[in-house]
Amino acid sequence: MDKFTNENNINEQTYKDLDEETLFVVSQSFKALSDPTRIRILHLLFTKEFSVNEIAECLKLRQSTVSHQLRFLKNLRLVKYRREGTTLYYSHDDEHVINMLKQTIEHALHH
Amino acid sequence: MDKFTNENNINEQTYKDLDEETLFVVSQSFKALSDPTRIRILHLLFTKEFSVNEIAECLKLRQSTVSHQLRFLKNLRLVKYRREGTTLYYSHDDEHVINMLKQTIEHALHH
DNA sequence: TTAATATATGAGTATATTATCATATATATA
DNA sequence: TATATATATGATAATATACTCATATATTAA
Repeated sequence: MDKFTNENNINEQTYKDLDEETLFVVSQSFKALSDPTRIRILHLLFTKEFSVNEIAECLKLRQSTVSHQLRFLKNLRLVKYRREGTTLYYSHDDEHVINMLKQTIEHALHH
Repeated sequence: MDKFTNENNINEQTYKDLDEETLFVVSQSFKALSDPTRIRILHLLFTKEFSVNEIAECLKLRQSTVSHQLRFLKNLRLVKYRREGTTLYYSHDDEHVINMLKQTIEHALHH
């Protein structure tokens, strides 16, 4: 087919699907915010940094549960930490994602 | 304990956890956007409405896969449809969520 | 070096999610 | 009414996820 005779191409809509990497990054970002435990952890970190044990205490979660979820969030670079002795203080590290979470919580609270 | 003698309450931080319903609504909203197939469907619907079969064709998905995912999205009121004969045309139905998806795709594409 | 404390990790289990097949339902038309 | 077409649904199987326990690692102080 050439462009002069292919009538079917006139007004043809060619849809450009999302590429695989974008799809992966986007889905992972939202997956991070799709779990109640991770939401609670990130929500706690809205105000200030907390150690792993403090998070566990505040939210009534096992230390290992918190640690596993923090690893998940750290892999996605949604949280970071600083060390002080044996204690690691975690804080949030992605303005875009944190803002989405804040907005959606507000949205949920007022609807 | 009363408020005059409880020294421990001085400067105590009382953290208010998210209530269960908010947690559920927020996690469900993000869960909708955490799956590559649902992202592709919603992304396709950015521009205009599509029938179930058109979505399946465009995205190379089975009709039943599309139908199941549309039900999921419809339950969360993220899509709506109008009927024309036996054909159902689906379109997006939640500006807030769609905007989050658009923003996050942009964010992913430019980083 | 030993003990104490904070955190991370591996394995196992329970549950949730997704895609698929087969089939049911609904609408339009002959 | 019978048929064709579009969509929905139920059951199943494969995979992914989240929590828990037990234990490993890392840091500090005695």
